[in-house]
Amino acid sequence: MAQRISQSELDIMNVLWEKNPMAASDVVERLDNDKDWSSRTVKTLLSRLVEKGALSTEADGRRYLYTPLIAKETYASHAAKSLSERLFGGRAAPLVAHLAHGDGLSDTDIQELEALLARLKK
Amino acid sequence: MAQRISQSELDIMNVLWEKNPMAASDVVERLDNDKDWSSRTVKTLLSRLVEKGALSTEADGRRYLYTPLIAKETYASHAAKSLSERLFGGRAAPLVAHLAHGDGLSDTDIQELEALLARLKK
DNA sequence: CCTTATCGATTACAGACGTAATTGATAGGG
DNA sequence: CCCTATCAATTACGTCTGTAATCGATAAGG
Repeated sequence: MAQRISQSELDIMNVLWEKNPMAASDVVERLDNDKDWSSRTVKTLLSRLVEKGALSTEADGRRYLYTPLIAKETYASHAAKSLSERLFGGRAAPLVAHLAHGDGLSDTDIQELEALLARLKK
Repeated sequence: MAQRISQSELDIMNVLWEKNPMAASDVVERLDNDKDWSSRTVKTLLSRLVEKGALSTEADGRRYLYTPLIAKETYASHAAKSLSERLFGGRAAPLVAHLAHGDGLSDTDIQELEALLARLKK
């Protein structure tokens, strides 16, 4: 389960994680600024995500409303862990170090991280 | 440049990041425990990486020696940043939080991170 | 009612990817 | 010198991905 979600598919998931359920046309509209995709393309991506079990559909008249079946948190955990495993044998620190390299970390991030670490130490 | 490196290709890169230059047969041998790939497959992946400009070759008799052209650090930074961008608008803290979730962070990691943060704050 | 805009379903198609086999050259062992 | 093991190069082929177009049903507007 929790199949592989491709790059473009992830863009769709991000829209639906922000707000759901949504109809295909709403997703198209939401992406219109960022992506230069035809509505057909968005429909295709939605269908593939349904096939993969990443989205559920609910009929609403003659259209569908889409809702994520995978939480963003679940996906993020999985992706972050998989990346750190593939690159650093699962250790997280080097990954964060690389985020830091090149403005990856804002002051806010640093503060959030300190808070996070404080919590983890308890 | 710094083309997209696929999952399987990344396994090859990891071997060469550990030690280089190496001949194809050495890479095959190094992977033999972990991966159930035929030597043909490894050769193909090496060729594709050369095509993509991720590896350089150097003739050694009738075989080639392969060396990474992209540093692991560069790749890791890029990958980590891209992930955090795609998921959290570039903020790093949520990513680390997700690594923490589910034993992603060892005590050692936490200490390393604290040291890192201390350095960043200066 | 008939036309049109729209929906989901089906089909398309090139390039990337995973996983290899075949081919032609050649070095090294007998 | 010739056979065999090995190398790089070339070719293969099914699946996934990005990016759509076409088709058939239908709701909504006139």
